[in-house]
Amino acid sequence: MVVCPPMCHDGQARASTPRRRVDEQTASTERGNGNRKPPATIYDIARLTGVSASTVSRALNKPGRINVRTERRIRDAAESLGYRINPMARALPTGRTGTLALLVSDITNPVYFDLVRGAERVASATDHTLVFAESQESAEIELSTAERLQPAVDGVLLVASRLSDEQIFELSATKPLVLANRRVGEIPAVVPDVTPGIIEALDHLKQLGHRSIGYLAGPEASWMNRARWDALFENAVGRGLSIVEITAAAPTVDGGASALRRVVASGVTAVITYNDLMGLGLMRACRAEGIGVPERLSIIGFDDIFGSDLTTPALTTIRSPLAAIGEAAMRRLLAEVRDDLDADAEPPLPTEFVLRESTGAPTAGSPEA
Amino acid sequence: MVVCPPMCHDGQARASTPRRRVDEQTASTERGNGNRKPPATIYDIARLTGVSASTVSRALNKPGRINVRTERRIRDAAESLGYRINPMARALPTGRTGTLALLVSDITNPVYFDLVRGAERVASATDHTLVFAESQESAEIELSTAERLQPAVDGVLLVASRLSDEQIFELSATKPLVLANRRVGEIPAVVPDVTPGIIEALDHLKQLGHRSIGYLAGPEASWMNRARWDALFENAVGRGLSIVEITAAAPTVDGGASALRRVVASGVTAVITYNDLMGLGLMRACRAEGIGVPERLSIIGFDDIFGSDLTTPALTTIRSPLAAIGEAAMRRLLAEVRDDLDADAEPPLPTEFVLRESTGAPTAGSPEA
DNA sequence: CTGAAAGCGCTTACAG
DNA sequence: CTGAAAGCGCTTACAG
Repeated sequence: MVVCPPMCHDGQARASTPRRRVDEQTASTERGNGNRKPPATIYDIARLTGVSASTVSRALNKPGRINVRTERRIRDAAESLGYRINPMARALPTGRTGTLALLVSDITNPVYFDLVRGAERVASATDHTLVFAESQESAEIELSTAERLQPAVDGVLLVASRLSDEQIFELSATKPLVLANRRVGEIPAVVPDVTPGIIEALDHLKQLGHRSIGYLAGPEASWMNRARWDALFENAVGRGLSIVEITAAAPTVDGGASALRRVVASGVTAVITYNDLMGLGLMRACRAEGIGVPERLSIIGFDDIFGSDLTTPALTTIRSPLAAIGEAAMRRLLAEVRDDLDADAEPPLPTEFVLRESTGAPTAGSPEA
Repeated sequence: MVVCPPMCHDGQARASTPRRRVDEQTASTERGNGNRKPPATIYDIARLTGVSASTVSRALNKPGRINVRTERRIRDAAESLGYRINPMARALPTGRTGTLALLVSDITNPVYFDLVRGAERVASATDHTLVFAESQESAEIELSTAERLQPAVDGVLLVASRLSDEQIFELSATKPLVLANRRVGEIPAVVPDVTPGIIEALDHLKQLGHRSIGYLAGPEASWMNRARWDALFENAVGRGLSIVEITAAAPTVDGGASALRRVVASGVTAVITYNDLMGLGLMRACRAEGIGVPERLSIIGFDDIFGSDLTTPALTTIRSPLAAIGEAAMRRLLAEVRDDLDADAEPPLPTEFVLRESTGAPTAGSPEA
């Protein structure tokens, strides 16, 4: 075991730090971290430039508030030392961590890709770090994860939260919190307007001659599922279309596939699915069963995820502005964090009907014909 | 403007903190954060239980090292105060942040989904927080992001890094760093073994009667692209198959689609693509051009991403054990962070051939026939 | 414009 | 088993 002599790292004692990190000796005898030089601090810069740490701090944080030449020297010294501020040390006195959390129910659900990317974009554009976790569709995991993350971040963004209203209220009492794809009381939320896309989809189906439509439902606990069903119901009835809600085991490809029998039994000629995953699954099951799409069954998905235009037939769908939702939600969260009372009102986020190949005129009979 | 009277938050002065946070008065007059109660600290627990903060710290961190009844009382008090440790405050004396960074080139690339999920799983299983960012296929962004993140994390995992070997060495001199899907010198890395899947694919094609195979290449800067080509080259030649590398504009669906003309011109009867995205794009272009898959062109993708089994025909592919790579890489990173010299050797991560519908016997002529 | 000092919320060697 | 004290690397009100 190599023992490090007392002064091997730092011959000059620091101005006001007579004792160095307690475990330094042992740490330096180990491999990985031991070989790495400890990062420079503002005290190193102070020593190098002959000013106080306070001045270094000011020079680096409030440009223009100190002597321009001193600032120059300090910046040069910082540069030459490869100085990077220690975010934890800054967070302590300021209470600001510079990081934001994003919680989704399922990382591998393609719906979130663009949303996450949108959020990440505005986070890094504003020099924030994004912390990222998934709840695996479990409210319990969602809650414990949010609680675990909260102390380390300035605010959290909950996407399609499965928590109860009360749990969400409690979380938002601790730190700034924003919701995406869900609405709870007055808590800041960013949700798309599902109606435009739904109206277009309904008009399209009606025009093709469909009279009886099914909605393959999403999770009970999903606010968005409710919102979609409500908009569908309301607008179908007004158009003289009959609409029926069909339950599915899960909002996944397999969940959609396994719902085919119930869809067929319902006698509808067209079905709108809670999301594209289910629509894709339904299509796959139709193919396996020899049910032609769209000849015998028209299918419309929701979201327009990656892959929905790659199938045969390509999936007709109602697109959600996912990236825009992610961006808007993140901006909203930043406004909350900054206590920015009059954040710019965000523009509405309408859904949009995307016509592809999985819809067509109904044949005379129902799908089992 | 509502001004908060001096003692409105905290009537009892703290044992050893005569002065409270400097900006408290102003902060408390604002909205958002102003309404939130400041989180409890170990001093609150100490006061409540009549012990010192040191004892509270020990009780919470080294169970069993203090009086069992005292520990109980402290835990109860912590619970009743809703205490959560402040990770920034802990990080300062210990130098451990409890967070790990994950950098990918493109968040929306489905290849990373399972890898990211695997990494997230082991991070949260070991009570670590995952910080997440994308470099948008730019080495410059990758570098600045890594540098920005480093001070805030205990280690970073670079997935399919586009940096130069030197840049990677430099980064790893600062903090623990692990590579996934790339190898650079002795830097800890987790890469799959591409050979088994490639051999199976080649044998399959040979058996079908193909003699001339194309490889639709990925990005120049991609280590994995090189690895795949090398394994392909080596094993094709040994089997008496001719193989040719065909360049593509980008490793995306569109990049694959726009390469069709070059593929056709090459005269190969089967093509293996750098990734599934390109395979999917190529298939889409074939459909648009009326080129039958697999009758006139066999296509094999790489990775087995979401959606590759949803197309018609379903894409035959070489699967990478993405989730396992993410998990292994994260475990490796944790071992680095802990200076764990003898981390368990991870098992090999072989690729695997997945036969679906996009491969078949070649017709007499080449695809343009 | 600049410095000395106190404090952010923890941890831990040291000394009972 | 427990406490007093010092320190982690910053920020900022206060006083020149």
